[in-house]
Amino acid sequence: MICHVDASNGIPIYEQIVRQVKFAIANGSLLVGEHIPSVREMATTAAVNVNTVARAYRDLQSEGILISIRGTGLAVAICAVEKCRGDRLEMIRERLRHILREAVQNGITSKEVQELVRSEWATLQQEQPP
Amino acid sequence: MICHVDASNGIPIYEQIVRQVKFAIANGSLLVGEHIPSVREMATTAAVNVNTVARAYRDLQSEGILISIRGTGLAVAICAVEKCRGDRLEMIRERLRHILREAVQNGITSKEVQELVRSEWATLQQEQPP
Amino acid sequence: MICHVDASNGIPIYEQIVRQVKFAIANGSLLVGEHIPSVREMATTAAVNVNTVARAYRDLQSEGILISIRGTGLAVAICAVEKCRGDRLEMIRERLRHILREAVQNGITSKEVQELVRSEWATLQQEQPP
Amino acid sequence: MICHVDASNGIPIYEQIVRQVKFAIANGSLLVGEHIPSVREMATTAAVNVNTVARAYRDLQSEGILISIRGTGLAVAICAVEKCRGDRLEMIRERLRHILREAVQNGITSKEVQELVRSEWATLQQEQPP
DNA sequence: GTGGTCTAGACCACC
DNA sequence: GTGGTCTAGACCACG
Repeated sequence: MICHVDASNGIPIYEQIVRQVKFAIANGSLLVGEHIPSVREMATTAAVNVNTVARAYRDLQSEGILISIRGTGLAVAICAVEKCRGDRLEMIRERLRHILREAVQNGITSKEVQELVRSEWATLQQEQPP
Repeated sequence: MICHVDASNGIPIYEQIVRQVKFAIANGSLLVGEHIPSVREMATTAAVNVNTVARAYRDLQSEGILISIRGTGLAVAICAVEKCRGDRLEMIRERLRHILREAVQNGITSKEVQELVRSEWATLQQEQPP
Repeated sequence: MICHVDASNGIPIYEQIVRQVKFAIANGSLLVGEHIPSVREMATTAAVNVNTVARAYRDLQSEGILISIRGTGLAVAICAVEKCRGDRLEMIRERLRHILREAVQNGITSKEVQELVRSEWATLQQEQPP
Repeated sequence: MICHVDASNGIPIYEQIVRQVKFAIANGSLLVGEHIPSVREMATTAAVNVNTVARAYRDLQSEGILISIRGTGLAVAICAVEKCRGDRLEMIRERLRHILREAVQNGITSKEVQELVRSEWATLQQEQPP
């Protein structure tokens, strides 16, 4: 698993990592067991500071997503899949709500928003054709 | 014009003010001329510190949205309306793009996104049916 | 006498007026007697606030350049010509010194400065061919 | 790098810092990379408040001269050297123009100006002959 | 009255 | 450790 962080988008790097790990678990690209890359490895592949990765993993542990196995590293908890899959849309929804609230408070119409979503979505699809 | 700031949503207060002023100009609720509330007035109505408002106004000046008339206050620049109107959807789009990118990179389907937008939008409409 | 003020160059308007009056007296375009335009007239021709002109005239009085004649307005003091003529170059020199100091402190060479002065002077000559 | 600010020369301290940083980059005494002193350090050596330095650095960021590396400090942008070097004489020229314009508008001759520059320059050279 | 500058000190997020 | 934000209060310049 490789995280792609964007250091200049305002979102804390550790949080970007946390979210991407959650998505990976929900997707099944990170399986229950010991598959999670070590702090150093993740730091290298994502080109960020080790402390930053450590911080992300710490948060994931306190959420019960990851569990520490002595001397072996961190593993995806058994209950993690269910939890992450449930949070999957919730994480997006949470942020979406803030934006839409700003829009509606400033007189943007429903039509304009739908058009925005449609055009942006189309652009992104082309960006990385799976 | 009254700004509604939310000190706990992570976005700096001065930036919230900047955005709301831009929206107000785009909407026409803030007209070209000398209509912009003084820093002290805005600070009072928004219940924030004077310096915070001053910071927002300063940023707006460096963007060319406001111009300072010595000893008189701040005026909406003539070119501001055009600029703000152009930025209106852009400001929303900018943030929308980040979210959608995260969604698409993590395997959310187009259908799911549309449903999210629809349901959230409906919720917000009810929130403040003016 | 008409003052040309530039509201956007950082120098206080009242100070621009003070300086231009002094230059006018030194040049002889403002003669000893009652020739100085009234506050209102000056404010109109220069398109500035009357208070601003009043402030400038007040400063000129306290320097002894202008004297108040009851019911008639302000007149150029007899000693003013001599004083203004003496200050003529001094006013320029004062500001020149600050710039040159910054230049020399930052490693600009004598040659570069002379070239700057030469080219700028040439540009200005063309700007308003007397 | 140590900034020498003069709190009593009318130019805002933060602007003095901005200009001196630009000169330092143009001179090469501030190299691309992470060499820029921290706000706290600069505040100490220049004997000004931390916020004042922060304000200067913020302006430099919005000009693209500095870039913020989260938790690490501020770095000189790669393009900064070119920009600062280009601005080097421009910053002097900008102020010089205002003075010369005043001079020419008030009948100072080319000869007088050159003599002023020459004598002031000579004086300054002696001031700090290192 | 207006905005602009500066200081002081607090708290937070990040690495 | 770093910068960023916010508050509070003071003083000044300008109109």
